[in-house]
Amino acid sequence: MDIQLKRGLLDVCVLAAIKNEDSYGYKIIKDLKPYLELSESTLYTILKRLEAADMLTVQSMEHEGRLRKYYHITRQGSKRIDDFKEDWKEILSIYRFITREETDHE
Amino acid sequence: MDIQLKRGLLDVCVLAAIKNEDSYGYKIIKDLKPYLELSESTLYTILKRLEAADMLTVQSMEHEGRLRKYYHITRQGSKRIDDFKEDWKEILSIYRFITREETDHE
DNA sequence: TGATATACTTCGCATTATGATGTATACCAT
DNA sequence: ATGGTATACATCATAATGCGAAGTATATCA
Repeated sequence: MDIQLKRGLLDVCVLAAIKNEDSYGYKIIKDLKPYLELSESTLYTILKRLEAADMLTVQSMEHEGRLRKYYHITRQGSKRIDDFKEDWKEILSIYRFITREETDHE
Repeated sequence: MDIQLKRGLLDVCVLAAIKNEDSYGYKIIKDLKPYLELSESTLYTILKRLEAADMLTVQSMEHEGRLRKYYHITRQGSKRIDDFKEDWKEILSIYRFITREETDHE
């Protein structure tokens, strides 16, 4: 998939991967894999950004000797998903424009 | 609309605005306005980029004392649109993931 | 004379995805 | 014991890109 296209989906995908159940980095990558691939450096950057934007809160836990940082979605994080759903209407309109077959100028 | 989301659509929108009929910068901005807003600095940057990538060819013309640069889409430009249509399938799958209502873990 | 529309250009800044690299533990096969 | 793989997170440098700001220039109309 085109990188630029991915950009607009990444943040919302990560939020969506967390919205139903708190999750942590490594698991998010695996959960998203069937839909879109993202590297660890990309994800951890996104998690930091979303946390700084108050869309996620973090809680560090120890699990079998290893650190796990569980992320929880906030109201603002949920709003971000809702905003995307609003944007989706515009995207559909743009998609129709891109795929239209122009025959009306004859 | 979210800027990052826009990024993935801009190039293809510009190509789509040209595909049926050669066009020039100022007109492209107006034609795209109902679907998505883009500034002049953004568009001219895109046109340069698409030209460098051999997706467009240019022909300068004079029209009522002013310069106009008409852009024509190439085969590679058309292919870029086709690639987007392929990506669209993935986008739909991602959209479904984002908007899914999880009730299966009960 | 000045505002508005047309038309293209260049510069600098901020945002962001990603590869490379690093740290650390657990588990399993050789 | 040694090495490979999975788990888990962090940081840095780089490249791509949208866009505001500012500039150049002509045509039209009040």
